[in-house]
Amino acid sequence: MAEGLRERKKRQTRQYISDVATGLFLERGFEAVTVAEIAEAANVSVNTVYNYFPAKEDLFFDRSAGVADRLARWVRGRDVGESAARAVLRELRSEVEAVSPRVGLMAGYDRFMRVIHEAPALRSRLWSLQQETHDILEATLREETGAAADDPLPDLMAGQICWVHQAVFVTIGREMTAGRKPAEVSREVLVLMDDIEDLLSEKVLNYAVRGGA
Amino acid sequence: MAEGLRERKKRQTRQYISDVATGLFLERGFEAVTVAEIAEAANVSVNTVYNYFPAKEDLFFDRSAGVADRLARWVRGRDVGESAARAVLRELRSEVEAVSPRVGLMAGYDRFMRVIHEAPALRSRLWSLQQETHDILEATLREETGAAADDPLPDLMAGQICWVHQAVFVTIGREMTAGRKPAEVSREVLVLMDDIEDLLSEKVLNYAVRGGA
DNA sequence: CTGAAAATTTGCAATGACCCCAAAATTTCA
DNA sequence: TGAAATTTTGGGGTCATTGCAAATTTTCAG
Repeated sequence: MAEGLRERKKRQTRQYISDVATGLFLERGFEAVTVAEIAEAANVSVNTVYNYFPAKEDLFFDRSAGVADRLARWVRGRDVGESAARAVLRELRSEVEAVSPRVGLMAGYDRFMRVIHEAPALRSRLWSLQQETHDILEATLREETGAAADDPLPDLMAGQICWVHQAVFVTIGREMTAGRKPAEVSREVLVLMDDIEDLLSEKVLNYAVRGGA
Repeated sequence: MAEGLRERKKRQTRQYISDVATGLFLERGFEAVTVAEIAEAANVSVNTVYNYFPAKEDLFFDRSAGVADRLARWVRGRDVGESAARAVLRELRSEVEAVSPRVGLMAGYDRFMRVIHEAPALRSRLWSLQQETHDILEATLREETGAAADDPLPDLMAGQICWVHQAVFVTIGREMTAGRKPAEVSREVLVLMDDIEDLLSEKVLNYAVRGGA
């Protein structure tokens, strides 16, 4: 009994509510499903739903936890002699080349995107995630480079790197929504990434190079 | 009677409601003011408010109409031999140097920013505006360069240019909120803009150069 | 100037997200 | 096993937003 029954039950309940909700959303759209319906379908009271999730949108993005610090993790894990931007490009290419569901290259992702596209509340939540990604990345760059608190570069660099990430994701989302096959989109996005890298200046591509071991 | 009494009255009513609302928001914050209060303060029914404004946020951003196509206008108006990005940098520098209220360099802008900062609904509306700015700019770049519909460059270039714009605005917002004087912020942002230009690649800086007359 | 047509404003009633509180059910642990 | 801690629930609001039909105002032809 490394963990009480209570903890386990809570996790289960939370997961179940989120799953039920996501299912309903994918089926009928975000706005068409009320929280009351979700609660009923999950055999739980509305108040319990709000007990676990601060807002309706959180029911949809529950799975996406940990996405916000992905860029920062990639940067922290960059190779010796590799810059922040190049690490992100490398990891991103690797995911895209592998046709990874982590970057949306999977059957059914179009439905996911469509639900988001049709619900302003979800789109705005995505922007929040982008913002969070930026802030975490900026903080990471500050730590990694030891930049002064008033140095504007980490902010700017985080902006450029997030832009790369965003451009890739938006394209994947658009193409998948257009009904393309994951493998097709993968190939196309790899080409796009070359264009993107071409648009980055040397300053960006060489920022925060990890010193030799 | 180039215009009926009815039209004039409608415009006045709309303006009055928006003014009253903005005043209340600046005084007490966006969420603390209810639409019912606004309606009452404007001697109008709640339904009339919704008759003019689709949502509460629109009451706050009513003045900001026409901001979304500013970048596109600057690009369209670029000089012969000047690229899109350079035109935006030039216009932006000019506004900042002039300590123009159009870019938030004015006393009282901090209060405006604070209201936005504290209301998620307003922040999300700002992101919408950014998105709109991007889309308009992308369309403009497509027209101006005659790029093919499947050419990804206008999208990417619009992204880079919007990033410049956004970086400048975020900085102005942050510094003004921190209580700095407009003139001070102006000087600081001009320095920042040099950093920003330094981070742009030649490809970006030379995209969509206007051909000779 | 006048009365009906057109447009606007308003009142009323709902819906749905979300919050607060106190009672009821469940789990923990001495 | 029973009191303490924690969760769940029910009931009762607030507020944004919408739909609808009645009431009011404005326009305009005659």
